[in-house]
Amino acid sequence: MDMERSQLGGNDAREAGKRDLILAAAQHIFSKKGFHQATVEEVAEAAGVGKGTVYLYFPSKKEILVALIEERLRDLAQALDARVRAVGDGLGACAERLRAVILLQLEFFKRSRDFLTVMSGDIGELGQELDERTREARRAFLKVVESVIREGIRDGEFRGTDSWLATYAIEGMVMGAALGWTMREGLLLTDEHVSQVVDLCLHGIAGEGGGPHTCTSP
Amino acid sequence: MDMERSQLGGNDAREAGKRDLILAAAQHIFSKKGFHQATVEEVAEAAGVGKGTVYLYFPSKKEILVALIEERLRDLAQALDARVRAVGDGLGACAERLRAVILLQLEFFKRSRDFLTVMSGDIGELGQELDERTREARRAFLKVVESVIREGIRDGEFRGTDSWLATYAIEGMVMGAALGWTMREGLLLTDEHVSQVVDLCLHGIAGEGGGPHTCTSP
Amino acid sequence: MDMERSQLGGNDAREAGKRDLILAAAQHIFSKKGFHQATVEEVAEAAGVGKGTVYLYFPSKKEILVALIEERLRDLAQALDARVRAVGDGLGACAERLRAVILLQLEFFKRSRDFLTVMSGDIGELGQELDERTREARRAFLKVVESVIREGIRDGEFRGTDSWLATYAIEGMVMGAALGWTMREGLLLTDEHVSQVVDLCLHGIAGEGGGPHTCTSP
Amino acid sequence: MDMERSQLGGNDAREAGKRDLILAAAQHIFSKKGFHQATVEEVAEAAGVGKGTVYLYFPSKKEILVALIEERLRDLAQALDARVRAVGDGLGACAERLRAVILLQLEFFKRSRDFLTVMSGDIGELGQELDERTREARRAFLKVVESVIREGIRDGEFRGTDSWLATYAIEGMVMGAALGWTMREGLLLTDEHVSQVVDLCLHGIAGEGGGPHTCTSP
DNA sequence: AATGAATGAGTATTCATTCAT
DNA sequence: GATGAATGAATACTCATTCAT
Repeated sequence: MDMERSQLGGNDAREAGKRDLILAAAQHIFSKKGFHQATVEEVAEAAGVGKGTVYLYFPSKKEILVALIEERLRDLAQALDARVRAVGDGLGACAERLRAVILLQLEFFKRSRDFLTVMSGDIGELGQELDERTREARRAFLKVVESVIREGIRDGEFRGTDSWLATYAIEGMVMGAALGWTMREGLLLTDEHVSQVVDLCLHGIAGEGGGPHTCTSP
Repeated sequence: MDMERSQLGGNDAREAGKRDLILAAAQHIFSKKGFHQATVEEVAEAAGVGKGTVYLYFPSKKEILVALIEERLRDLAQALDARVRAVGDGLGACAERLRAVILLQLEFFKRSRDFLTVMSGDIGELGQELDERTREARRAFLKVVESVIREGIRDGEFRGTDSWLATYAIEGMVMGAALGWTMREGLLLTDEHVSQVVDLCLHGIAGEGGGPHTCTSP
Repeated sequence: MDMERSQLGGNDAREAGKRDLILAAAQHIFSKKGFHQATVEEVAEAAGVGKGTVYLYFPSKKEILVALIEERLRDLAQALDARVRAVGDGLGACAERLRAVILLQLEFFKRSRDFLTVMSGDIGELGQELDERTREARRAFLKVVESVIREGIRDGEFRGTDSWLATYAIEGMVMGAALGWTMREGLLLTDEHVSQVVDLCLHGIAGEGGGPHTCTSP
Repeated sequence: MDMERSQLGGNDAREAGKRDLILAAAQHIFSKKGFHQATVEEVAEAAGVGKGTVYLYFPSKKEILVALIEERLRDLAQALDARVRAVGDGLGACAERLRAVILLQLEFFKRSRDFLTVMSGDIGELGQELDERTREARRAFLKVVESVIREGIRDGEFRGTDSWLATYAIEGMVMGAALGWTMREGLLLTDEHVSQVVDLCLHGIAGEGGGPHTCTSP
């Protein structure tokens, strides 16, 4: 028993990140069938491990989802943070940073459509307590975006809105665009579409001089 | 609203729309505990009816959710459509219509925060086929928004983007703002916040003369 | 309400034996779907009455089955008894009586295949107490057959076996032939087959002079 | 029989045929309470396993019954076939074979009264499709009996009747005798009774020279 | 009497979790 | 560590029965 795998040699996918294998499998399965429809056995099978092994790495099915969200969002937040810091401090830096934030997210969701699906669909199914933990993870992630916006407002580059409200709105826009487009086209946005989202975010839908309320300068 | 039945003046909740009672109860329970955590018995109890009665009106638990989403979205779409049509055809009509669309939705979600929660959380838990039906309902709803945007683009009032992409983005923005704010503050947006969302939508986050790409007029 | 029926005039199927209508409907439905698969509502519908009406005539679903079996078997026993008595007392009278018993039963089951099915399939599904009552009905019915056999033995016409054992065996033979043939052919026995069953019953399968134990008379 | 597992000498009931344990428990419970009154939990408890374990071996409660009938009838048919083949080919061989068939069946039902009860009562409660599968099993079983009768007819040992009709009749007689006697006495037939059934089957109820239609030889 | 809307007891089935190997 | 056979808690759904009309 255990022949099939051990013949592959020692340090294959076994020691090196069985936990990650399980997370990746869970992300895939959860996105396809939804958290509750997915069974631990399916996840285990997709990860190439036994059902019991899952419980060596995660105390419960819910914790798989929580860990999945926490880790992915943490990674994304770090990547975002790094990208934001890479932008200089000159004129228009804030817009540039926001552009980077949007771009990176769309790229991330493009690569990881499954995670987008999990995020948008399965969080609500966690109980109150566990949801609290993902909420915290999401808050940490949003903090990166919010700080970009807050600084933009402070520097006068961005409109003087409530920074958290703007953060929610912009994040919603990004997720909505990614999700809607995914649902519709089956594949994620092209560069052209990414640019349009960035533009929408920065300048709104109203044409440059068009809207009755915009740029009514002499 | 609720004309058909309430005019009967039924002695209690019996004659007057048991089906609606169940839907309302389901909306509440689903939003509190999530679709899967909620039991049919809880829903029945919250509706003040017996468990079996639920099955007189809905063939399955899933169908309650589907009906809930379909009906609420249909109502919202109709209200949106009416409001949009109420706006005249003059200059800036499209922006005005979009403003109405956003405003009405935020008001709707303000009144019906539970439905917002259900929408954002539970849909993913439906199986493929049933999800298809809510997808159709959502598409029908989005069509109203999209037509406003498409006409705005045609009339030159709105930027020449992909109208569906813009629709997804703007809807995401509205939902994101409503959801984020709800999560954060426990209560929905003030009029001031609503205005900010409308502005964000129409003109973006970049300040009027601020962004490097905006209003570079003399 | 109640228009559809009352327009037919007063003494249609309503007063005259709604109870019998229900029994007949139950017999049909029970035979098609089995006692447990059949719902009271189906029976009511097939009887052309409301569900509640069934409970005006029978205290429970089980009692419908019990009544069905009791009444049908009582009728059959009476018919059997009458036919048996109609046979004279001369030589071979007992064989003649047995022939009549078998013949009548096969004719009865031919007319009422549904009842045969109910008898053979649904009795086992009654609980202990109710089954007791049908057992009594069946015993009363078998008593008629047994008395024919007992008298035949007493008169020397029949072999000196245990009369009840013979009764069970012969009844089993009759039911087996009827049931087997029904299952196989979809229709009940022809006159030729009836004769064969009677012969089998009276003289066995062994040929007249054939079997090693039979008619070894000089 | 039962070689595959019993050679393992498992410490307890675990290794050695949990599936068989469940089948045996089901046979007992089904016969006592009827298929529908019996709960899966009762069966599991009687088998000494957990409720979920039952579903590791059978996909549904109905399949337990189907498997039970199929396997028992298959075993019985095989035993019958072996016994029949053990009879030589001389004069009266067919009668001898039929005697063996009847004898073996009565012995089988004597040992396994529960199965007799299940057979006679619960089959009708299966739905159409599943019943079809037991019907096939029963047909296979009856085929053994029918071939004995058909050969007897061909060899002139048996009366020239329809062989299937005779099969149904004789099987009905055997089952009727077994069932009737069981119901009445609580225990199955004595050797004396078995002989009587065999005689009844071979030579009928009419006395050797007695019946008006029999052996009217000079 | 006749009805059928309302009810809730009863159960087959699933699946997260455990633990002996 | 790794496994998967065994488990039983949890629940959607059915349907016999009741009762207000």
